[in-house]
Amino acid sequence: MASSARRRVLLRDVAEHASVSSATASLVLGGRDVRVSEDTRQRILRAARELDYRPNLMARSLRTQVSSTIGLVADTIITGHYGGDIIRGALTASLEHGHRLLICESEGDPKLEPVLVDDLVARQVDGILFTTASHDAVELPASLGDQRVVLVNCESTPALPSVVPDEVEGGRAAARLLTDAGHRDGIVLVGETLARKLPAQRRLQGLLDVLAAADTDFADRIDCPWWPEAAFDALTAALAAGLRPRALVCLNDRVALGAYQALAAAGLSVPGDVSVVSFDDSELASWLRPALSTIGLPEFEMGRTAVDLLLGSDPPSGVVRLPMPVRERASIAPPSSR
Amino acid sequence: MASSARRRVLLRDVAEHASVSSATASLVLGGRDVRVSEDTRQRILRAARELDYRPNLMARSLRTQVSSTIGLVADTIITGHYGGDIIRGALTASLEHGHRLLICESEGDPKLEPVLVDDLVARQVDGILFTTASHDAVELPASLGDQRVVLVNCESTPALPSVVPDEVEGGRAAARLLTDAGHRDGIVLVGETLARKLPAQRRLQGLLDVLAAADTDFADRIDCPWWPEAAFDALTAALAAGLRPRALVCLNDRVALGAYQALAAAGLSVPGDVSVVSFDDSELASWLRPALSTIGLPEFEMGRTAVDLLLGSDPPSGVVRLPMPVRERASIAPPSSR
DNA sequence: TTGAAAGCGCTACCAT
DNA sequence: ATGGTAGCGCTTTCAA
Repeated sequence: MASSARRRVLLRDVAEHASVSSATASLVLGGRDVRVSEDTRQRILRAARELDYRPNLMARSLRTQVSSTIGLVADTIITGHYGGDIIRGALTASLEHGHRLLICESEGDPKLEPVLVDDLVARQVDGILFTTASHDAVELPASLGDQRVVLVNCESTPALPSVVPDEVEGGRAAARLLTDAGHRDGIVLVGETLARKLPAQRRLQGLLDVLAAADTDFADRIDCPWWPEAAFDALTAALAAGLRPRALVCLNDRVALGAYQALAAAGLSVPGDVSVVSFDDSELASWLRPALSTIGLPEFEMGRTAVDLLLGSDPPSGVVRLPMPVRERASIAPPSSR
Repeated sequence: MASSARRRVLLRDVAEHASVSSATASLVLGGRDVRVSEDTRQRILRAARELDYRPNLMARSLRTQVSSTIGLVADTIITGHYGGDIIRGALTASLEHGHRLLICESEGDPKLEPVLVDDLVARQVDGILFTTASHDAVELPASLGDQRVVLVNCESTPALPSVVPDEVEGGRAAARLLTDAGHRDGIVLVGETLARKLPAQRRLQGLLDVLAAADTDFADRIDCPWWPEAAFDALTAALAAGLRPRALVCLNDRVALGAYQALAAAGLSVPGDVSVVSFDDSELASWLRPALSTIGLPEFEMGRTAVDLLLGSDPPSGVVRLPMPVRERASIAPPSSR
């Protein structure tokens, strides 16, 4: 409606149009409309509507010292499926809080991190979310200073508030899926468990917990990077060397994909000959045949929770461990009676 | 170093510390340091460093009417792998331009779109990127008004500046992969080609171009949604009905996954019995065995190009079609001499 | 119940 | 070469 050449309409214009001061106009348009007569209130509202007034949020922020913006710095989380749902969760929660997300990627460049953080601070964000694609321990840029910050999918020492998956309990759940189906023998772990990899260590701990409680243990462990090809190669070699697993615990879905391929190549069926359980619940898990039973990453909830914490009234603290959802599908069966 | 309880240091403080006016301080700290003596310049720089001065970008923006922020509204692009690289491309380019990205997701809710756009405008973004997960024609919220905007992976009428994949040429490339390998007979298309789906129509057009030029055509077309399970079911049924394809053109990688599974179930090998070519170049493509030859989506470049256009000196116009990269892997072989 | 005026922290104009 | 000062568009005392 409004001619596009016209200059932006200001609060002052609305006030003038309604024959009030801009102070009063600000009051009612800001929703803090105590102490103003119903009549003037309506006049102002109507004027704003007629002129199609849009407040300049920068000006407001400068005055109020609140930007209703939160900064999110990720290492490389938006790539390759991982982490995308963290952002969606954060986006959803931000929207509910009336905030917007300023997103940066450091591309894993440690030089870039403080630069990005500085810039966000300069832009007056109300808080910062710091997140990584894979659950990890991180060094934080000193420039984070006394900003309000919560870590997502990573942890730091000294401990800053953070939200991560409850990997230990996830590990337990995975093992339970197998033991509940009756598995005790020939359970083999696929995927390396490096000491510095938090998810590996914790999933393993949970797995061993439950296995031990069922009076058993892994029959074998196959060490390989968490990728399909590496898992295929390693498992194929192990199979060729005579390994005859009854159940596989894959440390993520990519590994499970490689395992499926190796099993198929060796003429072994899932779950008839070998049961498979995994972690992550990526899209892949539901696409595989048979569909993969897997312990999911609560990414969406992590993003959402982090924002709630960041924007909550009491300053966040401690590490919040979110439950990993159990997705039972078709890759687990009782051990065959061979 | 600085005590965290101290109030933020202002330009005024730096100026005072260096015994100059804030006008002069602004000049040198803003990098527009003509007309100022080297001596004072150094004094100001040192003062800023000592006090750890960080300019308040909101204040600057309010004054200069430039926020160095660009808004990106997506439907649901950050989910499920698709579209993530568009954002990474946009992020990278924004960084180079000294801009930051304000990201929103409308979750496909048409009610939300104008709200988000309005909010971005209110936040004084320098421009808006409008993008969708799947290449499509879109209605734009009227509130986009006279904002500077470029569409990514979608198109509108009347045509706004937009950047999309060159699907027709991509279709040609896919067909060429097959004809170059010697295929003429038993080429079948897998995946539905709805009239309103831009990528389907255009890929098909390119495919038919090249096939016709090679004096052939699809031997059959299998209509199914672009998902693994649907493709598996449809192809399995076709195979059971006696179809004996020599080559498959799958309209995306998910369909190709379903096709691989159906082929394997029917005892057919790739590429020995059947060659397969696909579109998208998702991670999946390189994980499949044999690795899938596929025509990639230039997502990263789309994001990057869109930002360059948006921030370029001359106002963007027209639709830019970016080449789809050809990823030759191991799923295509000459037709077997059966 | 309302309005005048003083800022938020910065940049840009016009003096000197 | 430098400084005083007037805004950017809003909110928030404080006085009327």
